[in-house]
Amino acid sequence: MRDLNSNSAAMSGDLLAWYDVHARGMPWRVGPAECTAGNRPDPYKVWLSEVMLQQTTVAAVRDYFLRFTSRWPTVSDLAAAADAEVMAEWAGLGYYARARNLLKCARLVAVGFGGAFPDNYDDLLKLPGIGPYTAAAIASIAFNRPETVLDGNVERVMARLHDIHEPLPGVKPVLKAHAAELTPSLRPGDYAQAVMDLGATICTPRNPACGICPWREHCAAQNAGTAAELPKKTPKKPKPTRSGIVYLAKSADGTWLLERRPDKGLLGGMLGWPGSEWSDAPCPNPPFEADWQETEGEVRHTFTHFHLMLRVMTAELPAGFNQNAAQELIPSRDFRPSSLPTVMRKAFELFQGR
DNA sequence: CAGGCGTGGAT
DNA sequence: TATCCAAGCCT
Repeated sequence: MRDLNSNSAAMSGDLLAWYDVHARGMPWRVGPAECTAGNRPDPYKVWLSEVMLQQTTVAAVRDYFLRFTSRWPTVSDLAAAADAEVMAEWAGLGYYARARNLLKCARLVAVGFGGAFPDNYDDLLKLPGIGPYTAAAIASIAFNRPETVLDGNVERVMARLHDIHEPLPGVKPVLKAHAAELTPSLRPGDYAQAVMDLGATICTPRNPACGICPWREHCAAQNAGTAAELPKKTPKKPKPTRSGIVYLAKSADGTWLLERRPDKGLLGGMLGWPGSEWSDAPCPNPPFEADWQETEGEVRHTFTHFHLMLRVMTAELPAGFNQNAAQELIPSRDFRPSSLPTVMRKAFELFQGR
């Protein structure tokens, strides 16, 4: 194995050559050939895709990205959209704070910066929903600045390249330093995408394809036979199971009762069914007195930090029901289950299929 | 700074 | 079925 420090320029060159051939095509990407020809990607699309991709797979993001850019082609279009429309379009993608911050950020950029995103790491980092990773990704990919992206892919690649056995997240600064050492001043945007593509397609969490890796001759873990067990991570706490109840009510003339959830907390800002708290001790508290019927079966859903068992109660919504400020009465023809977060959509589907 | 915050696919 | 994990951010 060669000395990594004196070899970083050659290594990034090897990776870029690999990327020129193997770059994955994505709707928000400008391929390496066009990029070299001077065509930069649209910062709006880079930003939007990067926010959607936070902790989310490429496969899940693709359709959402196409719908968003079709409906709101520029950051100013998005900034002018109603909150409820954007939340509904985001429904199902998860981590709904991203959508709220997306709108905040779009309005800041549209109103404060005349529709132009900041073109450097420090200013991008100040915007809501943009952290160290996303700021580096936008600065490098959209503006060709030599910033270093450090996502889960890059962490894994660096941990293996240097055979680092200390666990994440503690060892993150070390990995960041190694990643920075390899970042080239030429084509940093392509390099950022290349190193993530490497992690996503070759240097994968399980069964890494070391035999065809452009960095195999430089990889300490490949040399030591430890690649597949890296990176180490501190063990996670087990998820508790909580339970709750949702109340689905439709009036005789076909109007559903839904409720806008507060911005803070789980599923914040999203529409959902009225219901109990989700805790270890469920205490049913229906939105009105009625002969509530329990739907057979239950919804099982897993969030980031707990499992949920959800009972689904139904009743007819009385005529002239007086809703509170958070509640909305939605006629059947306007009701789209796809505009609900997945757990709420599951409750509706259990009721539909009863 | 450790925990809150979604979802679906792979194993 | 249970667990892991995917282009993290915010508090």
